[in-house]
Amino acid sequence: MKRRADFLRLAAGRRKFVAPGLILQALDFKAPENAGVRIGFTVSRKVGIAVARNRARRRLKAVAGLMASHAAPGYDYVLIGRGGTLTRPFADLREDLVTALRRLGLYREECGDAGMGR
RNA sequence: CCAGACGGCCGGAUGGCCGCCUUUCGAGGCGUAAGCCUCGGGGGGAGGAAAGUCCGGGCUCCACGGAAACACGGUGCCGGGUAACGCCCGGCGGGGGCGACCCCAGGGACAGUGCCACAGAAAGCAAACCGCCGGAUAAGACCCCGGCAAGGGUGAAAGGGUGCGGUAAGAGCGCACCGCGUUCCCGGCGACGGGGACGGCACGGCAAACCCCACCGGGAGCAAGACCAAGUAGGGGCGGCGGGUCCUUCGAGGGCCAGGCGUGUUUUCGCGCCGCCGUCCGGGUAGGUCGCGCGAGGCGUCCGGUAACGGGCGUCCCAGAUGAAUGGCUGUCGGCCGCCUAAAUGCGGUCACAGAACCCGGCUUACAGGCCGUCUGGCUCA
Repeated sequence: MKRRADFLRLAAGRRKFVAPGLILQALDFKAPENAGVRIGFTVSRKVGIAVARNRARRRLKAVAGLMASHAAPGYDYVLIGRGGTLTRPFADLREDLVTALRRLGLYREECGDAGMGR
């Protein structure tokens, strides 16, 4: 997801979960015929200097790439980096994402070839 | 071997699994085409500071009669380098260090105006607080008259400094050296240096106070700027230009024709739309493409130059993202620190500063650890 307008729409949706390593926002983009998911990433300056922000975003992207097939299709997702994104062990970071999906009721067992956007 | 000075360089290495951006080739699919999509192979993919955004340029747009003047800002010893610079190199002057070497300032104070706090008697024209000396007096007297500026004290700075002579005490009063000023000669492209003669001190400091002089500078920046798409209300102001005719309140306000554009296969014909350009205001837009990387380019080598740097030849093509690729996880090795220890081994911890955003040349600032070279002082051995 690359448009600022999309990010603002998700932020207004108020459906989110805060985990130690990340924050997940989700929103049904109301297009059932398009059965993919779209993912966006946000890392603010609170996390640190540019090098730290880049690393946080890349870890989030890696985690999202592993878990995208478990996300309910037809939704937009935004992963927000926090301070813990840098220091949390990778396995824990992945569990954070699973937990966040479950708590938002959007976790699915492997649902095959769900298209994955960015 | 110890201590130190200067210059240059590196800034983890190597595998595994899974990915990203870009480019190129091949195959397949879609498409009239431009091209797009999928799969596979190959190439490339963060820094020495990419940082701060402090200077200098390229490039783009705007303004402009070549230009000059004024204002404002900047620079300021000399010579050289460079596209240019406030940068770099080599020198000059002052200071520090035994030394290698380091640090500092740099046009003008007889063009003018101004300032010099506190302290001190006195802060720019000379003057005399404590004093010193002589006279007078009975007196080596605190008063009076006269001479002096060496000593003391204040200060960032007190009208040359040191020494000798001289004197009642003193004083460039005289002399020597140093400083200063004028002048001449010599060396140097020059900043400047060396030497001689004369003068006898007259000419204090601050220009990061105003100022004067010389030189440089038009403004804004890649969200520059160009194009496409979408969309708003083909809105309004001003200026210039614009074929005929009619109406007219004499205003390009309106009608018709001509003309232009689009369209129906083409002509006839029909339908629809329309003054043109510039500029400003208002309103709308943050989607895409270009700009966008062959360059004051990298590497090697030779030549010229003390050097900065310049030239010749050969060779290479070497990031191009745009909610923004250049990575995620992990194995082995390595560096550093600590612990048991004499050491090895082992165990634990840790691995700097920091992420391109139009591009170059500099400056400044941050930085774990390490490498190389040249030189200085000291100790020891031969």
